[in-house]
Amino acid sequence: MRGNLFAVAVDLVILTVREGVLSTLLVRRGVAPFLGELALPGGFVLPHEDLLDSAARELVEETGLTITGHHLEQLASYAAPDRDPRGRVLSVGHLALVPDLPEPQAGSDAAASAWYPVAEVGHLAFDHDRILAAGVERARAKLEYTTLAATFCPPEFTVSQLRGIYEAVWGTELDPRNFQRKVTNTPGFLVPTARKVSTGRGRPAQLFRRGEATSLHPPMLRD
Amino acid sequence: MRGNLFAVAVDLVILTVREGVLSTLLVRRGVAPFLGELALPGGFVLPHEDLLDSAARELVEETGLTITGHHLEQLASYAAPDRDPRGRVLSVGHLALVPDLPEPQAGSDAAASAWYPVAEVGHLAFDHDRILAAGVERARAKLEYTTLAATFCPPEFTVSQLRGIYEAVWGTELDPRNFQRKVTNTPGFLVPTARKVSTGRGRPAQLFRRGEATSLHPPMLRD
DNA sequence: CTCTTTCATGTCACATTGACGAGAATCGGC
DNA sequence: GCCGATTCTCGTCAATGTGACATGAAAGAG
Repeated sequence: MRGNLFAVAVDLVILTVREGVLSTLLVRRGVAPFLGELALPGGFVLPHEDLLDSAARELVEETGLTITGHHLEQLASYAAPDRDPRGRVLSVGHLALVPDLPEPQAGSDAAASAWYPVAEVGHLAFDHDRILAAGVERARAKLEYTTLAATFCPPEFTVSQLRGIYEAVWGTELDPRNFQRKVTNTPGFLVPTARKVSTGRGRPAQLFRRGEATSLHPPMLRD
Repeated sequence: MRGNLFAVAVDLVILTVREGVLSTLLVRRGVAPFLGELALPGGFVLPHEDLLDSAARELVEETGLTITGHHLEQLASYAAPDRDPRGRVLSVGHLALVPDLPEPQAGSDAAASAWYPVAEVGHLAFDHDRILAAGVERARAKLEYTTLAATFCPPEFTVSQLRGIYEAVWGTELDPRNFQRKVTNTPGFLVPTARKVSTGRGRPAQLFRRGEATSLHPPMLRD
């Protein structure tokens, strides 16, 4: 067919919000190129795998999370001729949005993986900086016109928690009252849980679950 | 490195608006798989090429257009194990937006290429239907919040022509007066040409050039 | 019991939008 | 040369969404 063949890898930008800080899962490389540097979790696509399947498999291996209920989408592909010293490797970046995990993780596949605040991430192996930047920008954009912020939340959550997601991802502050009006007036975004309340320090908040709506019309603007 | 290698191709969704109809450039295949069927223009990535360079080269070969001033972006990658009977081929879809070309083309690379109204396109070779659908959807979305509609237009154009682009891409009708107010009130979208006017059948229209603005705030909604 | 904190609801000015009216400038036909 | 059709351009008005801000409701801390 053609002589110039590529190895194909999937790399994952896995985003979550931990204690109000947008964070991503990174692994410290234990093998040949860029040894010891931080990189996105990822791996080569197996012979009979499709891209999204491969990304889902990597996600499970790194976090133990299955895709059910979570969000995983393709970002973009990177194939600069010199991006990998071993030869021609095309990497398909993916974006995963997950809720704050109970524990980072223990004896999983890549034990060297941990969460890092996105704002503090410096240089990464390969061209993973660019992929991470693309993932963060995509997430920021998608919060504007979709209901995806809820995928960062546990199954039941308050409006404050949801607002915290927006503030962490966007790096801005939002007016609690206007935010509440916006999300509660958007049909299908939030379904109130059976009168349950939770508590922190002030008045208890109503708990919600995700609604069926996926898009936000009109969008939530961040200016 | 790994045994499972891929051939990597770029495929192009080239969109334009011809006589008020959103159209795409397709080629009739003259070789082995899917011989005789319609397909997106594209080809394999050369040994030292990056993806966007490869797509730009294909665009030149198919249309004679250089990228200067036009729009070319990556869409997504497709790598289902059985998408190509010859073996594992990963295709990186790209989207190009071009103005209505003076002539389809003549003795260029793929002489079998021609413009087809998007609405009338049936089944395509490989999984090119999906790529085309993704390209059209991306173009529709981008008209909402960017000034990219102008890339469909010649260097100088009227507000009516621009509105025709929106109507063709979205398949809707827009109020001429509200549309005019919207685009002329958006700073940096349109720069009025030195008082020139054009003509069709009614009152002559002001000619504009593209401004420097790339995003639309607030966006143009299509409902 | 009062203060503080956070949730929840409401008000008001302002900008944008959608629907529409009407004048300005051209052309084709009589 | 006049008339009507056509299209560009500007303007009006009500409805809607947003930003800024006040205020009440429901908890815990001292």
